[in-house]
Amino acid sequence: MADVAEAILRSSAIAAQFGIWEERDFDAGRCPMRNVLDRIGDKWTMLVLMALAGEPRRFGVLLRMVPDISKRMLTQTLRLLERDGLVTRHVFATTPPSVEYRLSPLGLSALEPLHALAQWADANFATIRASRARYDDGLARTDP
Amino acid sequence: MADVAEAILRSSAIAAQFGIWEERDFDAGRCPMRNVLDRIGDKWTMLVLMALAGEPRRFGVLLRMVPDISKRMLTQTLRLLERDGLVTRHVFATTPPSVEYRLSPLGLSALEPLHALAQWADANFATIRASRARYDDGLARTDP
DNA sequence: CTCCTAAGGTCTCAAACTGAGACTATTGGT
DNA sequence: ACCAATAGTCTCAGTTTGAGACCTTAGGAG
Repeated sequence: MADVAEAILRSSAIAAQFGIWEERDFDAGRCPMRNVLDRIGDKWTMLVLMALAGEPRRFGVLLRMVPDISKRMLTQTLRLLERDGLVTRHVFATTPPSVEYRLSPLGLSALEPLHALAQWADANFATIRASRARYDDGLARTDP
Repeated sequence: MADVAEAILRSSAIAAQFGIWEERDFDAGRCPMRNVLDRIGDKWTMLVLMALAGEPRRFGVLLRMVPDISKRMLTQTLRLLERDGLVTRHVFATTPPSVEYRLSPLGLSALEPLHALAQWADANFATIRASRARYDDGLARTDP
């Protein structure tokens, strides 16, 4: 299929980009990969961004939407997203005050690559599960 | 710009997908998001996949390429990628034996969304850094 | 002989991070 | 006087990670 050829082309594009990053030296403050991917590629950030995709959400709603996240980590994730300018925070003076989080234009722009990743995950989940099962079987067999 | 309109469309697409995932219940074994994104979205996996983009690499080369990764985490990351079928491992009977890792077709197919993400990171790094600086200033000012 | 080196790991221990859940503040309702 | 609701914060225990010592195997140097 043409897919493979395309993948190889992409592959060299990525390799080239990696090379550029390498040259710029990987100093933690200067490398986009370490700064940006480390942040959005952590355990909860993608999930939170996706939970905010449809509409603004309140803290408590996010807490219920994102599976197994703790208050502590939700707070921290939202603070970092706010700091990076992907999310804005709005307090409403109700009692008790409620707080709404929404994606900024920058956050919105992050959805495109995230969506691509999510689709890939969805499309390949079955294959990956099968591979895991095969691998685990193989390991089990070499053991006794 | 049309970008915003597109982003909003994407936004609802993602929201819809999130909804589907929610319905399928978030049981850890069944949800593609938690299974796939949690894995490739961890601290090192993306970096390792990108390091493998251009050509197969040996363990030691990867260790030098991926900044600050430890042997321990490189081994673990590669094992998990192998288990998931994104990477294959080839041992050469030299002395001492050398080991080469290469992307499988599945791993190759993951490069596309990863590349999109990397480009996003690269394109928005400056903006994000500026936002961080602004945020940190603001916090510093409210403090004393 | 004996020692040194190479590659690709594993193992141990300390340090860093995370999760569970108790606790806080504010105010309207009963 | 007391309870409920929201959005956190705080503490402590448990988990994960990082740094670096150690292991294996065979060829080459001395």
